[in-house]
Amino acid sequence: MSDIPALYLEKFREHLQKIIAVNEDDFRLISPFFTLKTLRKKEYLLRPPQVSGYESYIVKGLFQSSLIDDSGKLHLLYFPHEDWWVGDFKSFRTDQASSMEIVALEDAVLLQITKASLEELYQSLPVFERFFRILNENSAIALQNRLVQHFSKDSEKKYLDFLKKYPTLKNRLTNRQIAGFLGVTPEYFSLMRKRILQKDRDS
Amino acid sequence: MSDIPALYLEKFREHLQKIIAVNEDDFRLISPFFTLKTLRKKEYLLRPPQVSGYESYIVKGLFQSSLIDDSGKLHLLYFPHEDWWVGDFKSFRTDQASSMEIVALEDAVLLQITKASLEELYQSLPVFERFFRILNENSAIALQNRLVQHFSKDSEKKYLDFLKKYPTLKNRLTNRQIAGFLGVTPEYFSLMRKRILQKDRDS
DNA sequence: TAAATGTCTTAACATACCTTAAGTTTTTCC
DNA sequence: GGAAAAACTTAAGGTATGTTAAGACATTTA
Repeated sequence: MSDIPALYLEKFREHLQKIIAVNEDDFRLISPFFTLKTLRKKEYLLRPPQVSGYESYIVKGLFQSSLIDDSGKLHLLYFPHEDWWVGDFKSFRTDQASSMEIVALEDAVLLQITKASLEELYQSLPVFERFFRILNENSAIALQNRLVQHFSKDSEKKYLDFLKKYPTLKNRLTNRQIAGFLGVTPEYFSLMRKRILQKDRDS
Repeated sequence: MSDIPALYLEKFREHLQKIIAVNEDDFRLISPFFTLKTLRKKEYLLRPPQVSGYESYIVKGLFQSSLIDDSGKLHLLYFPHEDWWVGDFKSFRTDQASSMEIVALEDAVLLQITKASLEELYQSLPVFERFFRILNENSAIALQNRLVQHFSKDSEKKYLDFLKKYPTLKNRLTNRQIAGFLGVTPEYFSLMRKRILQKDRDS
């Protein structure tokens, strides 16, 4: 009954199997809970003060997730892309207005599940609790690392780390976006890159 | 068979029940998986490069968790205390050397579970997966908030937020420790507090 | 209770990063 | 293909925070 292309389903299944055991019967049970969603570049997946109604697995595409602080300023958190999940887990869980803005930087394809469906899925397949337990654990670990990296403040080093960690992302993003991720202004980022080039030439 | 005082168990049960439904039979099954641990002020619960063998529920006490970055510098992440869990989930899950240092700032009482016991508990009581899924979700949300707070940089505001969020903690910590949490030097923190006092006097 | 150790304050100077603004280049879109 | 919009660069001046150092105060330990 699902209108999701087989290729996408296959990819999704492989993703699940990296974390939990899913046999064919299980998967036939799982897949109808998900729906296909496509987004064009520059379209918003979520925008305050919407409530995040879905958790979304990214089949294809690149996003930018930013949180808005009390004074209305946007802070770029990450660039979710292929084989990640994207969403605002806080808003999703509490049904409260999100303060997260998620925008597609490239045309994208998602597999989405609603809260009601997810609760139903937890009932029929408890191993899914395990799946999201582990996923959340990974999120927390990643956030912890990001926090520490941000504490050890030396933007130049942070940039080099970024290049090492996401080598392919560099070509999919503008300098302005990378600056936002690092937490510096585009102007300062430009200066920094110049400095790095200079150093490279000297050595 | 458990040597854990009834009062502690009762507290733990209330904690669990805030998140999942646990009846008396369930709880009788759960409690033998946990062991009691006491620590004196200044003792270490975890110290690199140990592997974190336990997840620990804090019945009583106050800790300081810091992560060590690549260059060996310590960054203060949080002050786990009563009714929180403390540990290094990364090391606990991967069995790898921890880069987290957890020290008791006050005499403490913990209920601990090993990885093997926790896996066993997941088998016999799947709702425990749910419990830790939600716990991890909370961690991720808290870390995300902390990250944004750290981005919106204005240490003075961060300090006022800290006081509002953890009003009781102020008296249990030294200024040096609070400075570490905010990510500023003790010297600058001192200056900042002077400035705040001045402002209060003016208004 | 004294000595030792750690914490807090103050101040002078250093630095990483921001702000604004203007000019140039690149990308988007009709 | 050309106009409009967005991104990038450079530079001058400003601010938040770090560093070092020294003295006062507080807490722990012998």
